Amino acid sequence: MLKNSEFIDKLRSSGLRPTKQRLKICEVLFNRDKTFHFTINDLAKNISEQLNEKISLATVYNTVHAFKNKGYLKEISINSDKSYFDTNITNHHHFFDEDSNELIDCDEDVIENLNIKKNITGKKINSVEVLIKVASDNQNQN
Amino acid sequence: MLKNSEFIDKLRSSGLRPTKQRLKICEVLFNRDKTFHFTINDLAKNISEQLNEKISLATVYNTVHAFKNKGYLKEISINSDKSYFDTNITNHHHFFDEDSNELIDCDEDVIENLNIKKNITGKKINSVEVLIKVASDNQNQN
DNA sequence: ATATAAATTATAATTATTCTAAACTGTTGA
DNA sequence: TCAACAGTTTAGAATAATTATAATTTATAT
Repeated sequence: MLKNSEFIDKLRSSGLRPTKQRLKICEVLFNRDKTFHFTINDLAKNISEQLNEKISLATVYNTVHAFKNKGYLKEISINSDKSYFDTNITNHHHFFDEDSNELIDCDEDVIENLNIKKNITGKKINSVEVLIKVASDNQNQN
Repeated sequence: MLKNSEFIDKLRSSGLRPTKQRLKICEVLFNRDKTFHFTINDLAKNISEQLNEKISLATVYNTVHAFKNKGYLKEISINSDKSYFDTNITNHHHFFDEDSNELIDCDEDVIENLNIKKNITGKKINSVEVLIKVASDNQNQN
């Protein structure tokens, strides 16, 4: 459980003003035991459940993007109509449950020896993401 | 270079009527030497360049989804405002060039021994996709 | 040929996201 | 302390991809 002053320091140190909206969003995102996988909509709902004044949707978008750019959030590649974010910024991979549209972290021992042996000339690798799509065993796939 | 009659057979055999729109789309998608990575917009533009009568955008969407459901196309996971599709339906992975928003197939020898050792209980694995995001070496990442 | 189901179409509707411009707030330094 | 300025928030409009609708057209089986 992080203190408010810790969030203030963190934001200031990365050049973001610690506004009350951002502090609230920090609290919702980072005061958790487990990784939080969310869409903007999940986050907005989560905030409004915990708060009587509302935070504008535009601010939620702005803040999530600011946090992503500062490296406090990761965006996860899923071909979907929405973007997914992850509070776990360590190098790790995901299952995506197509039944529930839910992301699940892969434990380290799920993927063995992932090793990229070549790269495109003149480019640097920014990220390597593995996405394992799963669905209920008895589901009709048509 | 596949013949029209081959596309007709293929469509019929999967329960899709071989309409002239679908045949034209088959031609654009599958009469190629190399894998085609595309967005709906890419495809629509490609069609309209080759055709004097137009195919409705709704039909392009319908057809791409039908082909995907029949397994003639793969959808690639990228967090982007658009969906990307691939005519290469074999098991393979991708680079995504963030400078140009372009997908590039990974050769088989790029990723070594990708091995999924565990799965979510009660689910079956539908796909495993690796996406390697790259960008120009000297690019500012903020 | 004709009936029927499937497909196409233009257009409207929906949804996620970004933009805009005005109001507000945090911070700096006189 | 407080004025000024840049950074932030905000509601709502704008944009863009995609899906839905409902009428028309087409493929095919009889």
